[in-house]
Amino acid sequence: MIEQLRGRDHAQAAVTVDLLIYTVRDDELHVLLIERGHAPFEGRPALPGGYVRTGEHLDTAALRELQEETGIDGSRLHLEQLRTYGDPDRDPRGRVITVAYLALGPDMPLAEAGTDARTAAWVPVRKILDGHIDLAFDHGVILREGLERARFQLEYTTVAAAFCTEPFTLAELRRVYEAVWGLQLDASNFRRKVTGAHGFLLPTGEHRTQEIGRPAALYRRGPAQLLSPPLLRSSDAGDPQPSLLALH
Amino acid sequence: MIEQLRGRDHAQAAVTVDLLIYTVRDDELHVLLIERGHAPFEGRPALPGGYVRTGEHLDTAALRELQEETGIDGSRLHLEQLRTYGDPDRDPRGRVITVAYLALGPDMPLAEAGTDARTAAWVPVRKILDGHIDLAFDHGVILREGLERARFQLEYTTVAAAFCTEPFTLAELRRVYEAVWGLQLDASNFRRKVTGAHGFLLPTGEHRTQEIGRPAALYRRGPAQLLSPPLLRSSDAGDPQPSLLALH
DNA sequence: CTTGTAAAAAGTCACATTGACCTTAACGCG
DNA sequence: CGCGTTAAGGTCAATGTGACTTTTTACAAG
Repeated sequence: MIEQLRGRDHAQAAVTVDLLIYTVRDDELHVLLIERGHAPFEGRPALPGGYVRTGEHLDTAALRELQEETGIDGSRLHLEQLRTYGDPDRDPRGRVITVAYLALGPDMPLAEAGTDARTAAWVPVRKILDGHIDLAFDHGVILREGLERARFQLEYTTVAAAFCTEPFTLAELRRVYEAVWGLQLDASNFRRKVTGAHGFLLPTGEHRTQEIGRPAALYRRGPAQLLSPPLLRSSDAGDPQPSLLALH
Repeated sequence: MIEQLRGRDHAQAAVTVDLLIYTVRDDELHVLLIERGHAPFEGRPALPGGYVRTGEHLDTAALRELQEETGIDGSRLHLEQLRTYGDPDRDPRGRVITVAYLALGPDMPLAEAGTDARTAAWVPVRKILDGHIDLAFDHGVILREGLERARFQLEYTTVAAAFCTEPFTLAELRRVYEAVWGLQLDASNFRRKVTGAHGFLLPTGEHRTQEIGRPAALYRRGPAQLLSPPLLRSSDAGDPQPSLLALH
């Protein structure tokens, strides 16, 4: 069988999955990074990930690595395939093709050091974009492309709610948009749009009282996956012409 | 090196690229299919594609297979990665991971039978969706997911112009939208939107006279890749809630 | 009990965009 | 020239949007 496959000049490659896990902490977008325990790039920060096993589905491998490397239960996350990176020189050990996954989830505590999980930590995305942190392999590229994707998804889909722990308030949801897009939104107009989008939010009828101020109504995720009408960033601040990779 | 990679239970997989090539012919969306020349699925229609070579970039492999299997020069096409399919059972020969590419291009004649190209033919997408044609492997799934993607892209990006041969008229561009979306558009409102979208179209100043009627102005593709504002399908006819895979 | 403060929620309004429809323009043809 | 045909431009009511203001509802201090 293998003989049949490698008759010509067919690349046999190791296949890995890498996980780009975004969350919002303290009103700022964070990404989960691990510190590599061995060569290549030993000691360098990197995205969690690992080899796909024989007979294992790609999605299954992503969920398994998520559990093994970070201790996070993937069932609470929004998980989707981002893109596959196959540059023949991307891994010094040989031909390694990686399928990158984008995961969006609420802020969650990480397993303490000393457990099975390696040293995993939430890192502000801004620090990486500023160039203060240099990721292993081509993970910096993956991070940027995933960020573009996430920003687009917030406009046209309901994934923003995946960043929130249910039940959540409109203010919490709005802070997700503000953190991912990196801009301020008008609370009143935001409310009008998201509550008007069919199937986005389900009111629970309950309220949550904070320290001060009027109690906020609580919501759960609705059945819709696409936002209609979309919640467009006004006049697309930031990059005037973001990369197409985000939409694909 | 290889030893290092397969120390544990690491899948070593063959890597292929598959090409989903869409075009608009006679106001109808078509896809390019080949007939498989050997097992498995011998004689069955399939997407063109083939093995990635040692040391070859994925994108390069896609362009090479395009040339080898269909005789088409990829420089005229819009080419982007769609998704990677890695079900361990998707190929009876063993573990084969395929990176699917979505290509959009103008209608072009195919190389005649007898040349290097295998029997490649444009097939109306409708025939496949209706179940009259059954594709090899999981290519039917790839085709559907790519169609969803293309439909979305037309709303938010300028790729529709990739279906047209420059220079083109607004009527030609509108028929692209109508063919891909499968609905009729108001010519007047369509004109207002696409000509108003910044950087979408560049007027050449020239006109083309058809058999009858007023001559139509000719355009070329503008520099923009994203449509702002987007050209939304009104009330999203068809699927009330299309798959998220299209956007990713 | 009243008042202040903070946040949520609701309202206002000028303006832009949209969909549906109508009118005018520019050809070739008989 | 008038007609058929297609392109291009215009009209208008309805809807959506951004910027802004006002009202509601909690807690706490006096």
